[in-house]
Amino acid sequence: MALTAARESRGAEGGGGGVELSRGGNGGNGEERIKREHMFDKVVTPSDVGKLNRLVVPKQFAERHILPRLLGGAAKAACSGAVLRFEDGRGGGRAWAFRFSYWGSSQSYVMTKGWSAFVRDRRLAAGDTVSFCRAGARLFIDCRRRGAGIVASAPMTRLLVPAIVPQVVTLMPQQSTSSDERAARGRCVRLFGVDLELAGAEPLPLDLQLALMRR
Amino acid sequence: MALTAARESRGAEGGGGGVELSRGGNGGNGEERIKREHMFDKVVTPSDVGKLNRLVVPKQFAERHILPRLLGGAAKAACSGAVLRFEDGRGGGRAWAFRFSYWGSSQSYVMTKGWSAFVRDRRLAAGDTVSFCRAGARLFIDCRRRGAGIVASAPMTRLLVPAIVPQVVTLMPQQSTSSDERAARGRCVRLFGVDLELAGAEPLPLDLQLALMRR
DNA sequence: TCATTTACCTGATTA
DNA sequence: CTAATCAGGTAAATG
Repeated sequence: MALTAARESRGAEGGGGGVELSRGGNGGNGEERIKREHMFDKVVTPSDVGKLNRLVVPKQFAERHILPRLLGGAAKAACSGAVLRFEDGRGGGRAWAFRFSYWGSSQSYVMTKGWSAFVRDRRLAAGDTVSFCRAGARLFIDCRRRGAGIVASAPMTRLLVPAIVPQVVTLMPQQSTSSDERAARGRCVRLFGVDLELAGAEPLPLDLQLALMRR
Repeated sequence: MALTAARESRGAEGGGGGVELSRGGNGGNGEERIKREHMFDKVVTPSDVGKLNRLVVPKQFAERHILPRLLGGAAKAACSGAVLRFEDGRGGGRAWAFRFSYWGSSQSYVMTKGWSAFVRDRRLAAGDTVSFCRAGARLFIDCRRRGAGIVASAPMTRLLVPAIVPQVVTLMPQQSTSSDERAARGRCVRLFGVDLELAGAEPLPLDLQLALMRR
């Protein structure tokens, strides 16, 4: 429980639709509370977290949630080069700025500059989900690990220790967690950003481990 | 002497600080003599001679030698787009125009438009040195093949001593050949702007050559 | 359409 | 360690 409480500031991770801000102690008036509305999620691809330094934003999401916020819904061209600022959904005051562009050659919307910093900082891996939401004029970004998993004899040279705990903590009973939650959770550990079930536990084949490790 | 005279037009190549133009026989009046001052050299990288069609001008060189000539040393931004005209250092009246720009995103100065023509014409290859000098208001460009060798343990990857030797080359016997191929000529080679006497002249070991080539 | 030019961006390396 | 630099890229604009 203590743990759960301590994790609260991250509680909004994965931002479900409508988590309230300022979820401090005061259950008081709802007036100055601003709802954090979910905009969209994307399960990131290997390219999204690879060396291309860009996140392809599904067109539907971009046109529905981002374009309207830019220049009053101006043309695609006008939106190229916009810089969007997203606060870290875990709180803490950190924020991320991403350049949002439209690549005409591929008719796709992308987050470019700034994206790779987020990927690194959050240890985002293919299969994880990145989640965007909004509270009034403020934008938020968060991510959650892909739930899945297998085992791990964890020979991880690059073990990203911090990543492990949050997930385990997530398994803790907690209130108000977002609904779009991760898959089955049971005993699991995380390896390279991938959650692994420990159930019947067989060692992960080395080649798979390596494949998972490659950024 | 005739040879020396023949070299005159190129004599200033690599321009030491203050090689005189029109250094005929007359020790006469120094009035119309204009010194050709060396500005800077750069050992070109594969990118500089590749398909990127641009020469990255080391910031130090740009700010010291080029910016002051533009707009009275105006701001970086103001210098973007300037076109600089460089006469061919070998003489012959040919000249090259390069667009000189500042790329704010990478904080680097570049020669763009016109540069690739020079690369092609002079068959510039990675490891060669391009040399810029000036005589009054006139700018000159020249290049020299990546030379082979040294004996010295040359720890100085950034040694800029063009002032020393250019004269040496000037002294070398040669007819007015097209010149740019004077790799090791006589017992003197030039390495990165520094001419080195090759007394017992042996080829530089390849690994040392490579090590030296890396900027 | 395709080749060239411009203007971006970033990671590795260095000071 | 941090910050600056620049070699090597990319996408977009241009013609």
